[in-house]
Amino acid sequence: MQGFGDLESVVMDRLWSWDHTATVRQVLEDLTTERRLAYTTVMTVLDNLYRKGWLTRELDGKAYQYRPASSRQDYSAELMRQVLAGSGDEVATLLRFVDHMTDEEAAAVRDALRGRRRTGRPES
Amino acid sequence: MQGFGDLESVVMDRLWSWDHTATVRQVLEDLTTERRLAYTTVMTVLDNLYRKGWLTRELDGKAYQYRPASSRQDYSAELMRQVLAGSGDEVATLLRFVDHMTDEEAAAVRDALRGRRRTGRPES
DNA sequence: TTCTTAGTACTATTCCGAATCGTAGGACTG
DNA sequence: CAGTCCTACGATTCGGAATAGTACTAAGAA
Repeated sequence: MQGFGDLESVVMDRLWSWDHTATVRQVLEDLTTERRLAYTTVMTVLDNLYRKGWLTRELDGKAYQYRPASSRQDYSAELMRQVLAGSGDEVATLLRFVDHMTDEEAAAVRDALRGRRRTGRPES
Repeated sequence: MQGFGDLESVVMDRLWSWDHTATVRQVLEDLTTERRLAYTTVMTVLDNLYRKGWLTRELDGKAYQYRPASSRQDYSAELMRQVLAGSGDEVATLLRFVDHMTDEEAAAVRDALRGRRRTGRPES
């Protein structure tokens, strides 16, 4: 998993910040306010992200409408899981993670744990 | 933060898995069992990691002794924090994160929360 | 003291993925 | 038909990592 390039990150940011799908041209227009880019550059990035599975798309008239395959929060949560899984010692890592949280975050986790349903997921 | 290269990851794995410092030669010797690498290749990688702050080193006789600047668990926890901070909505992300944990992980978090001291960290 | 050895510093090359964009071609519109 | 807007495909550039060679230094052996 993980690891967008620089432009890829910017593009994903835009798409995540919108709650609607977007065409190459729309993304281009939005980015153009800050940097000058060719239409085909944006198209290539979108296509790369699509082929890597980060975006879905559907033909709408002549142009594709792109949308993130998952929400930014789902993506982040999954990425956190991957990091945790690769940490060598999940319990120790969680301990440190929790210990450095803000009080607000700790409260959110408490709530989430309360609302969590028994999943029957394996014990490790 | 984030983002080791392939060889860099392998090297960090080795160093983290040992509880002692290591010289270029020791790392090389260990890696040589799987792949053939030049001494200078390993040295360059270690030096890069050192200059990026992932390793510390101290001169011991003629050779440097390298050691990870932080434990793998600290590194992972910090990385998780970065991901969370960049998620756009920490509460929502934590919710999803917690909801996908194994029961064992959830228990670890509960324990960690119980042991957590009030920190007075900012509320966001 | 001179030679050898083990290590570092510096630098060059290769390689890969991302970034960038141009061109060709299809389809629709005035 | 000409112009416009899109996609598809491919070329080029660029940066970081991977790889490793060469030059230099210090220490110990002969």
